[in-house]
Amino acid sequence: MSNNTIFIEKLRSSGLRPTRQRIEICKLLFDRKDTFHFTINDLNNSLTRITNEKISLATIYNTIHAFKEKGYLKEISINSNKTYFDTNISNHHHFFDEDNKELIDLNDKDVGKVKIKKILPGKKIKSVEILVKVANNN
Amino acid sequence: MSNNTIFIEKLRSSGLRPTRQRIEICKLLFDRKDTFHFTINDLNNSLTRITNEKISLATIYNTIHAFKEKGYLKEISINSNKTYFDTNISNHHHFFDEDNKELIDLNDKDVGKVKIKKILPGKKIKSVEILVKVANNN
DNA sequence: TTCCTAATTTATAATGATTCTAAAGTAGAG
DNA sequence: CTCTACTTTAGAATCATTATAAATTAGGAA
Repeated sequence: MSNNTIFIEKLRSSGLRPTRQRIEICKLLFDRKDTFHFTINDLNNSLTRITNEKISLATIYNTIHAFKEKGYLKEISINSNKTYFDTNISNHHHFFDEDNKELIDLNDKDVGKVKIKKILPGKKIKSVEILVKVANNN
Repeated sequence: MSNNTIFIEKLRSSGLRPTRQRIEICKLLFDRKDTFHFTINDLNNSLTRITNEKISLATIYNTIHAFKEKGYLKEISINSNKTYFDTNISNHHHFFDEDNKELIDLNDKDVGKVKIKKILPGKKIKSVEILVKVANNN
């Protein structure tokens, strides 16, 4: 379990105790080649499918919020009743497929450089997110 | 009330019966010089403040959804527990001020032209929305 | 190791926006 | 004026998320 060690370190270094639950969630989120998008519900389902021991929904919410706080996850701006998260924390944008409610990455070279020319006095830009909604042709 | 006549026509021509409630909402939303952003809660508050006769929350939801369906309103993509609407239906983008949870328009000339270079086979682009999150400097 | 304390997990309740329901009211064509 | 389909409405239901408060656990100190 050398991977666990990495996650334990990651958690410790962010001031989070490496609990069984958090390590389990780390493995599910970060121990893979490609990044992906998920909702809390998705994550809960995956967790119950993969691990034998149940992790409480409240813990999942707590952990995901902590990870977001620490910058290990990004929350995607979409108006849905559910919140979408992304394990890809690099600067990028999204397609949102309205037919199957799925997010698809749009990396920087897929989108021309965006230049915001307006400024709001006293306000600092925290993020620039582009959401391209798509649906079937018909 | 020549304005009412305009709204009655607008409603009729979209297959919506011009009820007292819908006209009241039309006046509040569209009888003004500048467009604006609102949540259902905002609208409900304004309505109770302005009109004497109470309009049910369910009616407000129904009406706003109908107006959105007809293209008289836009729903803004933001991940908040509340849904934000915009009476400005032209193509434009937004700042979202995280301090006071307020939307501010970014018109086309405030944002360099966005070019989406990636295509998804069989999918058509429905909208391109840019959300620039801002907050106080500190 | 054993204790101790603060951090964490957990089940469950609470919240809050939105949607549903089904009964009462209304617009408007004939 | 009547009739019917469309609307409104209050209140219940839903569903994601957050709060609560008791039980558990991590990990440093003794």
